[in-house]
Amino acid sequence: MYINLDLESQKPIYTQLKEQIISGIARGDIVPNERLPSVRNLAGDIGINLHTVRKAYQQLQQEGYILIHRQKGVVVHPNETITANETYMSELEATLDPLIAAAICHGLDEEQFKQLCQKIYKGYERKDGENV
Amino acid sequence: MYINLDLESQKPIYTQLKEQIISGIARGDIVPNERLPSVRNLAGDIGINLHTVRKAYQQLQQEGYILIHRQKGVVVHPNETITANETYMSELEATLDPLIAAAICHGLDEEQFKQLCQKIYKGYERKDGENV
Amino acid sequence: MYINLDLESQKPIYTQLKEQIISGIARGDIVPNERLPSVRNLAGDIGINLHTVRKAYQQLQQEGYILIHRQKGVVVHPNETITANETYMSELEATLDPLIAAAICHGLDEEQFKQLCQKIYKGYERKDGENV
Amino acid sequence: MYINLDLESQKPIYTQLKEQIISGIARGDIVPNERLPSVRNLAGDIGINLHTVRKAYQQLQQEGYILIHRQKGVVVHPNETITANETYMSELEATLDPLIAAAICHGLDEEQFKQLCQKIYKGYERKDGENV
DNA sequence: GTGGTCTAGACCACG
DNA sequence: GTGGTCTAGACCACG
Repeated sequence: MYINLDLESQKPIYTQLKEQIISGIARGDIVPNERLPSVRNLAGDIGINLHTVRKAYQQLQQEGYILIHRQKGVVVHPNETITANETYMSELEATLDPLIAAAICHGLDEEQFKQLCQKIYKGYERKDGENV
Repeated sequence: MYINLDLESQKPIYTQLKEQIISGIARGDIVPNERLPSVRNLAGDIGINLHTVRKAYQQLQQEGYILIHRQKGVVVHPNETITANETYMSELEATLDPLIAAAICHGLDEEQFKQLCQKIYKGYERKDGENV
Repeated sequence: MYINLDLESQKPIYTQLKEQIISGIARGDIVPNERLPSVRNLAGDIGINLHTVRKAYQQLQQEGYILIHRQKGVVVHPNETITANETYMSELEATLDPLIAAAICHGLDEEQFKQLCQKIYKGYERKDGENV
Repeated sequence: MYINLDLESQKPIYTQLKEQIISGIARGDIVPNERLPSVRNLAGDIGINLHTVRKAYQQLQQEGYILIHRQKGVVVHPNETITANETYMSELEATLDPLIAAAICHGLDEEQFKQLCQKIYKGYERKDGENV
């Protein structure tokens, strides 16, 4: 699991960090109950501020991706998947909507958009033969 | 064309404004060459500062959605669609990728995700029978 | 002599108009003592405001390109060339300087820059065999 | 690196600021990865509003001269030169064209114009013996 | 401390 | 009237 940050991106570092951890989970690179480095270690390894890592971890916990134990440290949530409740679904829809509006203005029809989604899903197929 | 802003959202106002105008174009509510209200009028109507409107307009112009005509004022770009060049496509992919990673962690498979896209695309179908 | 305006350009219309007339003179399309259309006619022909044409003409006169007679109307200045006095030369240098600084930052060396100048000069060669 | 603004010029302050920073980069006074002052500091030092500095910085960023690093702040772009793509070249040509047309009307031939360019290029030669 | 967003209000160039 | 520039000052997110 390599973390790759763009310190010149508009996207905040803690967001990049969150996204890469979520990617790692989606891809199966890191699995339920697997331990993640401590805030201090991760910050040291990738050369960023403690606050930044802490913020990423806290949000990941709130969103159900990880657990933070006082003793066991930081681990990937034991559940295979997070429940996609209504809140999540409507947030996803609200995020996707403006993307699709822009895509339409760029002449992308539904099929083309779905093909792009398919391409991205393919990139997340489990290499370890493990299916969700 | 109604503009609906959430002043308490962490999403910047100018971004919300941009997204709603792009939605309007995608939906066909506002059409190529149609004139948009002046910065002052729009700012007055929706009760925000004119500089916020200016920022939205300027970014829309840079991204090719509108143009500022010396005689007609602010108008929707005359081209039916903006060319989806490589830059746009890779940006879209980069934006979609973390959304899909999160969706996978929430147990949404490719079909379910595509259905959501389909639903959103449906919402953008032209009511006026005009096809792109 | 065709006037070609871009009403969506950032460049003011009167500036575009001035530049095209100067181009016409440089290229020999319009010659010393030749009459130009009246403010009213030109504005009508190209569909722009009277003020705009008037401003362009007035500046062209101040800079020595044309003469505006009450009776004879607007004519290209009878002198074959305008004297390149020190004021003009230092203004030209001041205009060229930031262009060259940017060119250097883009990796264009002196030779490449001069070649571009040469290309543009070629475009202004007199087709009528008339040399200055 | 001294900034020298003419507050009475019709050239916008942010443009003057941009040009002087680009000059500084071209001349080698400020080098790749070097840090520029923060918007607040620079605004304070040269006695203008911080928003004016921000505008200059933002445009410099969009044009590839600088980048805004989340840890280091505002820095000169690490690449020695910006790629001179087709867009840049045709913009440069479009800017140079009317200058050359006017020069022709002032009796400046190609050689004289090139000599002026040469003089300006000489002014940008690296004093530090560093070659690009 | 740093840049980003937003407001408020002035003045100017353009058409 | 329209957009563009500039100032002034507040507040916030990020690190």
